[in-house]
Amino acid sequence: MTALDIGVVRERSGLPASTLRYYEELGLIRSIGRNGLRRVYAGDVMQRLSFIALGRHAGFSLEEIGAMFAPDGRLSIDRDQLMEKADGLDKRIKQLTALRDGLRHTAKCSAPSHMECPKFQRLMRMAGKNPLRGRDAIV
Amino acid sequence: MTALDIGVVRERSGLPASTLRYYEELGLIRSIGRNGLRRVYAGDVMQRLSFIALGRHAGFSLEEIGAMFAPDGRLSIDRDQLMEKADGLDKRIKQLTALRDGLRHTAKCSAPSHMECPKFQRLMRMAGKNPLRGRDAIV
DNA sequence: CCTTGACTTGAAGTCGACTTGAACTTGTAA
DNA sequence: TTACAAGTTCAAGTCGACTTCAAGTCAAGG
Repeated sequence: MTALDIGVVRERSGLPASTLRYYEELGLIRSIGRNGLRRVYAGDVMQRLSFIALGRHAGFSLEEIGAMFAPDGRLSIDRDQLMEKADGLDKRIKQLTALRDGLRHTAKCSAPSHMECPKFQRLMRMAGKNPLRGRDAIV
Repeated sequence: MTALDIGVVRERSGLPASTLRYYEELGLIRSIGRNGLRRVYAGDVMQRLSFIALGRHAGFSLEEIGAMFAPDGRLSIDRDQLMEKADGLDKRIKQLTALRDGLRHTAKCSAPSHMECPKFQRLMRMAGKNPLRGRDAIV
């Protein structure tokens, strides 16, 4: 668990320094000192960044992710929260699967225009019933 | 295909008038006249709105969706584009499935802390390898 | 005839996750 | 020892999809 210069973290994680600073500002990672001006991060930073990436993939906001770290730096995710998220993903997976199959069908469908394909119409009707609002989580 | 007052469209679609005006401004729907001040939309507007909702669910931006309407108002989606999107969805579905299973396992896992669960670690490693950038399409 | 509520306009604001800009500092290589 | 790449700060900007605001208009009901 040796300390890591920000340059090293940038390189290993692929994230720009600006993002690392931003995450630090939000309290998602913490720097343990400086090397001259440069931030030096604690050795667990790579693990934390992976965790953040994972959280983002699962559809959590940075704020939510931040709340999963206990003050001592360990994880404190409640298992119910995970199950809830998993159930949410499950729903979304089903939606996406229907969508994927619908699109595939539509692409091959012999109807002269997509609008005339009954399956496509069904898809549209489904979508119309729950419009996505704003930048709404797509997951 | 009778004309529809914006109030009726708002009601049937569940979208606020502001959204309808916004969509019109972007050229996604067109009003065919006025009733006093009020916009009156062409009869196909509900279908168009459904299509827009479908496109959004599939992860297209409003701009991309706009490009799918030919100038005459008919759809002109190229079937390859649909297949491409379907393939994209497929990938995303696989990711989400792995994620869902991982979360479910983690929730039930007997490891004292999530970080100690090997499956969880594997998930993190996967996520770490392709961080989500910005407001990146989650789909 | 008058009120009212749902529309109208154009401009500005919001939200999340960053990025960019301007001005400055520093460890390291030449 | 001097140049330089890569950091630093703080404030402001960006992007997409809308929403909100202030001020005005109008069709329909009482």
